[in-house]
Amino acid sequence: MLTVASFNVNSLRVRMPHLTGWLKSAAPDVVCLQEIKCLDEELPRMEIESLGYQVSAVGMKARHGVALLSRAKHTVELRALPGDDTDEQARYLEAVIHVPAPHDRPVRVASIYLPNGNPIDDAEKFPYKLRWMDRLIRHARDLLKREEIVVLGGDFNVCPSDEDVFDVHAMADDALCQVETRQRWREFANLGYVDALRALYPSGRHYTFWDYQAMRWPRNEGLRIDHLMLSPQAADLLEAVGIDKEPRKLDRPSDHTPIWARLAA
DNA sequence: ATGCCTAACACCGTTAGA
Repeated sequence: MLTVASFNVNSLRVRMPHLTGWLKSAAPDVVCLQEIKCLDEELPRMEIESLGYQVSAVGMKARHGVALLSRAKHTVELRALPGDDTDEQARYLEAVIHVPAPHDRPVRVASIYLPNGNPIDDAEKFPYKLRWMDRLIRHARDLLKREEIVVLGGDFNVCPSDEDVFDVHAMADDALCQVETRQRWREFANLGYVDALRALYPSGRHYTFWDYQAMRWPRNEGLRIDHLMLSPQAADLLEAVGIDKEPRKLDRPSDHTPIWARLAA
């Protein structure tokens, strides 16, 4: 049994109390973090390791940044999404988790922070998001050839369908909901990746993000943008999935909350 | 139509987030 989770912490240093409390209570085996917003050398490494996790990160100053935590040892395989050597934003980290015997099949996990892309009429931002998604599709296709247990987890900044949005009208011009964004999302999923949440909850409103503004959290006006995407070999093992709202209820929370999936690995 | 709220950086406001 292996629980893999993803949590956009919106600053790791600010959110360490939330993260450590949640690691103790939820006890995930593997965690993908996004928006750590710090350099690698600024990671609170000892504090995380003292809770029993190996930690790797691709950080940058002040913005973006992703990390991977695992109870079992892991080996970092990629520190950037292939396909554009000029892209310097810290948004991708891929590792192989060495799950111990008797479940000794390797588990490949990537922590993904897909570009937001707003505003959509900006000369750079939305095109950058779409190019990044095209690179993700190519790499995800290559990964499938390995026929491994793969979990691509993260803040994908995509609302796959209208049911993943609290107010379609309010989000009509948002990069997370555009036709071009959703078309690429389906192209990615249709390669053979299973959206873990929708595999077990095909309908219904299951948000992972609530804006700090406009009373979105108390009104439950959110978005489903954090996803765990499973290769066929991972999807075959899917036992349970959930969105843990507890960290969002705390003081000074992230605007996201963790999503997790349990695999019979 | 805009700001709402939060974090980081560096300034006491601006940029970015989604």
